[in-house]
Amino acid sequence: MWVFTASLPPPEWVQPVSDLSELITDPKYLQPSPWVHQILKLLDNSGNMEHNLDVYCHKFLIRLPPNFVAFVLHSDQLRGQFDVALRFFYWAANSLIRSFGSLGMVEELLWVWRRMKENGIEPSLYTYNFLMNGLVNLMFVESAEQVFEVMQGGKIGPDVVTYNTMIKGYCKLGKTQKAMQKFREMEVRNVEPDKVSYLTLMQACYSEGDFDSCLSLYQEMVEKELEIPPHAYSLVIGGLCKDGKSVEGYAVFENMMRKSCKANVAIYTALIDSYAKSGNMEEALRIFDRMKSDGFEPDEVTFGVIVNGLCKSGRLEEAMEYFEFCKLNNVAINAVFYSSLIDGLGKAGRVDEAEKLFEEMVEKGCTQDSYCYNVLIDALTKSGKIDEALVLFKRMEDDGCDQTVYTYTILISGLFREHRNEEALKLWDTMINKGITPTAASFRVLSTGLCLSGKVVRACMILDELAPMGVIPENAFEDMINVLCKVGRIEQACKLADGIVDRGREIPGRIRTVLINALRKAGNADLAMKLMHSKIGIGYDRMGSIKRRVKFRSLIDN
DNA sequence: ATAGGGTTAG
Repeated sequence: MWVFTASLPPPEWVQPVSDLSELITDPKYLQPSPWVHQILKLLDNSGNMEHNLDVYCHKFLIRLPPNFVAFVLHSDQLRGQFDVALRFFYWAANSLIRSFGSLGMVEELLWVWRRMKENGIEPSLYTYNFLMNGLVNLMFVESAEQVFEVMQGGKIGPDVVTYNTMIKGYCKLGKTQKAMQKFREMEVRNVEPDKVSYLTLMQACYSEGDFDSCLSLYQEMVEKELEIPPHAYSLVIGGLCKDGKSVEGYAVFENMMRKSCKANVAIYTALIDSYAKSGNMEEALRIFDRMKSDGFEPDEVTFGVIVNGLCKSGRLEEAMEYFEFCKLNNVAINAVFYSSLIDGLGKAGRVDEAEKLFEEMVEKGCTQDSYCYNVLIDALTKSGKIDEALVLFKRMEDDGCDQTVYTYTILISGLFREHRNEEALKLWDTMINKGITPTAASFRVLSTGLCLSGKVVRACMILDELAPMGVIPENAFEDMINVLCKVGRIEQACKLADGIVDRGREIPGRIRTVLINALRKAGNADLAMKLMHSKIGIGYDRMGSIKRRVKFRSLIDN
């Protein structure tokens, strides 16, 4: 008797619930329902109380809110009946641990766990699993790992749910590799993975952009004839679509329909977008129609995809029509519509209209985000209005809109085009000083500008500064050699090639190939031929035994 | 138990 009195739940668990009817009608505790009465009734029926509670709760999928448990323990019905209260607490402990786990209330969770231990309540498989789930939800994955090990060493071994919870934990930490290991360990331990195991892993792979693994997990599910939940299809189709494999995505979609699995708006939208991006706008529109005839209502994302697709394929008038349709039909208009349309107009040279749309956003109370600024700035720089673009750049800052690496890239490119090289360089420095990480694209723009103004060395120096920042632009040298060859600065291209090889930055053979291809592409077939049939770049000079490569420079040394 | 679809630079 004293045991229970001593470990009564802390009073703060009991929110001011003055009478039972309030508890019953509180939406937090389900709809006004007979289950609370029923449970209280079961408490009187002390003979088979636990069993009856189990059956009742299981049958109606009832999860006891902690407040309710506390309430019952403090209730008049149990006053003086400590044995019943204690038995009820034993029985409810699992439920409590589960609730506190998913609510992220670690103190309370451990309180219950300790009371169980103190009172000699043996944890069941469910208790362990709920505890694991609580710990994982609270991101205490290492603690969950320890519980897992205790289980493996004890008489209650981990089951599918335990494994799934552990896998979920690793996935939450981004340790997909470890999650995969745990998953494979299941087979060894003769625990059959279920659809939750697969789905958890697929979700993690999808989020990492590893669509291939996502797909092979799906295929494994098919082979094992597991039931495939709709979300698995979403992930597989979404992944294929993002990979540009619209046809494959569509095939999986048809598979899904054949199995009469219910599709959803997101899947249709992903397919429409994928077809639009692969340049097949007609097919995209066909799926759009099919979606509607299948009884799905396109939303602002679907319309956004359609508008963007039409803009990208130069069908601006149709895009504007859809845009107007959305405005008239209460489809939420957002900045994505505007950025697509402004970009479309800008690329078509209709800058005035683009500017008008940009201003319209203010009227409509739509925030001008960095995408919208960027596309308009791009449109302005490309139509010779770089100073207007710079004004917008300033306005962005005043508006508190993030200037991104895209913004800088667009402007740097524009300034170089106008031969305002110093300003371009200054902008690059500003970007670095603001802590914005450059990308391969941004360096490409910078190095092209510098190479064309004869500052190849400067470009190489800046490239060297990028490595410590963890930025390694792909094909940086290749791009620069290409640019130089294209404008006929063969001598500088060769000097650059020698510099790269001398400093051991690249394998001589690769640079040789790059230079040959660059010369060919630039229409200088003769020099390309000459380089190909010589030992320049890889061979040794006429002294033979002296290990010195023949300089690329000698190519033009006639 | 939960998430899954769209916009910008070279």
